[in-house]
Amino acid sequence: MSPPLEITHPRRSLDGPLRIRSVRMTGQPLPGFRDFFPPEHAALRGIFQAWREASRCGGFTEYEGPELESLELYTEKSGDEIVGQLYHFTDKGDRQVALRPEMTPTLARMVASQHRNYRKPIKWFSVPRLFRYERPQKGRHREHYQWNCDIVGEKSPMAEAELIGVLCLGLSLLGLGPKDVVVKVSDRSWWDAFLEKQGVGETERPTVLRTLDRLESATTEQRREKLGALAGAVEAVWEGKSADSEAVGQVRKGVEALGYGDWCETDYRVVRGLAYYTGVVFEVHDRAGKLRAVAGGGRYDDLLKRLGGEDLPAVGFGMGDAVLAELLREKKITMPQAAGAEIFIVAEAKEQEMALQITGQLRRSGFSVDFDPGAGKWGKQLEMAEAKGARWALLVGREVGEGRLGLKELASRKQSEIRWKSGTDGKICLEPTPGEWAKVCI
RNA sequence: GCGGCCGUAGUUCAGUUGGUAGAACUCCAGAUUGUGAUUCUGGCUGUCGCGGGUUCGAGUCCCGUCGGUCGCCCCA
Repeated sequence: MSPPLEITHPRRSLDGPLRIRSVRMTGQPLPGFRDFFPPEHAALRGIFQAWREASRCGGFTEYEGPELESLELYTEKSGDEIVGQLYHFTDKGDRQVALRPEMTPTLARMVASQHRNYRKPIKWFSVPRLFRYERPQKGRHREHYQWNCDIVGEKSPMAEAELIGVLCLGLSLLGLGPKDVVVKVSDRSWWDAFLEKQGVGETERPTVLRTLDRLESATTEQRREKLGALAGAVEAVWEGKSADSEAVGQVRKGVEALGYGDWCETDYRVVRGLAYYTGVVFEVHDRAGKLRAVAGGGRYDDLLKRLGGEDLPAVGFGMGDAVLAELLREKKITMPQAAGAEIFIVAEAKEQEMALQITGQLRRSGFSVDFDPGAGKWGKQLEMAEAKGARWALLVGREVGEGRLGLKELASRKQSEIRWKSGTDGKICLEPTPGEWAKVCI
């Protein structure tokens, strides 16, 4: 084995000297990044499929933006909570750039520049890969995929209901139900008004809300300490005694009519950490409450105006693949397996040319076909056919000259004979056709 | 940024009071050259994460570092 290759990368720091970090080629990906081998990738594809199918059923259309954005798209106008964890650097053109940590600013930028070309409400979704430079943990890496659905240009609480409905549909397509997860609905504007009544100044309110977000799991004593005089009133809200957001009521009514009433709860402890939310907010949690939030979203009516100058109301949610996969594993929900070719051609070395002709023909007809390019022994080829997960083995042996081929269903080990002949146009015609093989091999 | 645990073959791991390494599976090649789930035989790979220290001697003890993992911070 050759010694590990060592490469040094210059690392420029804004305030310090040039730092060098050596990278050892160990076969491992960079910290917090994931390799997706075929089994994991198949599972990921299963998740994507559910996301896209739910989006399609909900009337959302797909868009995509750049992975790399200008740093100021994130530093200036969206919540500054994100900034400390940005994956950012200076590019070769001396631009300050960042790998996108979330999709909303990109969406806002795109919508703001082109929204006149689209009739409102705009219902778009995307499955971007997002990045954050932070310490990897359970269900959280430096990179993840996130399903984003947004509705722009609609003030009605039915927009929130729509999104929660699509969210629930997506989860149900993955095999999750109201016994597994709960959608907690809250209202940030209600909190804002509440805090105003309690005498909290306008500038302090965002800070207090962020504190509330953090104190969700704190003890009563810790809450009293942090909140002081507010503690009593806040506790009353959390226990559901003194909160009555009209918007939450309307949203829940809509969600109920869409058929997901039992997925939803009103929970005023949810306020969301990001600063740009302005109205109804919601989070999806596992019922056991053991994992991080599976999804989260809410209304951000001011963000487009701040980012792009267009005053459009908007509401959206994001759902990451990491926590979701964790939950699916916990619920023992099996994901699709990696699939190889469905037909494997087993051929005698002398008949390889014929085998290739059949292979090409079948592939052009839409079948997935594999074979052993090394033309190994008959038995080895059959072994390979099974190892690769093919359903059928098509046997091209010495009888091929007489127009005969063997057909074997690998799992059942049943074998029968099929015929081939050259068509008038030189094409090879199989009889029966592959579509009918299931009938032949019984 | 802080703390707990961990780091041995491709993978999962074992390695006894410190005496320079093993198993299973996988992979590759075979077992009268045309029929594969089992079986048998053989083969491959590790600077025991990296660096330093203690010691006659370190996979084993100590320190550092990198990485993994879990938690805190924070949060999608």
